Amino acid sequence: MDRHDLKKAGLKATLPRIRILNILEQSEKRHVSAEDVYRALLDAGEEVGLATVYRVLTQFETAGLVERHNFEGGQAVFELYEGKHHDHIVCNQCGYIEEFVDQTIEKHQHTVAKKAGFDITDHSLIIYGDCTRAKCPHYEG
Amino acid sequence: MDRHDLKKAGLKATLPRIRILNILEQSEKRHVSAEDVYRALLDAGEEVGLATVYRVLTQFETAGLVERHNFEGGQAVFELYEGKHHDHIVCNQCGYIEEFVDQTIEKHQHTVAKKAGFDITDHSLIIYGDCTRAKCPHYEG
DNA sequence: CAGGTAATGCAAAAGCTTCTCATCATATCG
DNA sequence: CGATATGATGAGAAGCTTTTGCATTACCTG
Repeated sequence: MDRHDLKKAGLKATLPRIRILNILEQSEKRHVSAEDVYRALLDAGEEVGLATVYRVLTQFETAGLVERHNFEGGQAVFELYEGKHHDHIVCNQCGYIEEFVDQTIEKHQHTVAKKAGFDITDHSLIIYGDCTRAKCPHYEG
Repeated sequence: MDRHDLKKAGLKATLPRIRILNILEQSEKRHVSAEDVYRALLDAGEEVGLATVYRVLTQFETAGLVERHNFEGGQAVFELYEGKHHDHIVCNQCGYIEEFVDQTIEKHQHTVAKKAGFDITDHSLIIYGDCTRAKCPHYEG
């Protein structure tokens, strides 16, 4: 992703936008909050205002470059959108996030919506649980 | 629900708690925000602080009397818990909410969690769409 | 009904996000 | 390639929802 992709998305290729795009691509965590992005920029010695981070992430969302998710905890997180829809399973203990797709669930959501008389536009499915990774602070493997 | 149910839930039967319980039961809308509850109390001429409404709703949630949902829009909504789990389908246009349960979806969530190595504790499934009720401001029946 | 403990109300604060507005960078056109 | 108009940025203030601190008040027990 570079200034080209920004223009294709209808956005001027400004320095802050390019930097934020880079952060999103290079981040170790795939799902980051606006604050995470802001800190990463500071750590990289790049001066970008927090307000700009929020603005740009919202523009990216509108342009379809990123997705915003509202997991529990009040803070929105963003991830690069790479063309393939997926849902999330989140660890209550360590915040670890895994992505998944289940075709049966997807199909049944459409059935449910139709039955209820809704034209489905979107959905949000988040499973919460305790992961069993050795890294997890709660895991007593 | 009355003072008895509060005590069973381990909560002192105070006036504010009883009043809030009443609001939740008598509300036309099943899903209400803290602000909604606060306004309803004021409209009923009952003086309860907003902070108390937030505190009590959180206690009710902990006690299992209500469920909290974070739909889009940033404001949490609460509904009385009546023993039966369900998910929600929300109209983008008018905010109308319908409840549903789909056993296949429920089952597959557990499968997904197991495959990912998670002990599932909870989940949040919200379908967004446009409803086709005559009341809906967007509906062009 | 008196006393201890817990709940309330108010106001202040906290956390996240958006807005305002003066300044600055970008794309365009000459 | 440089001037210009347009749109983006930064800093701080403001907005909204929710939480907290603390003095006062209400509830339950005996």
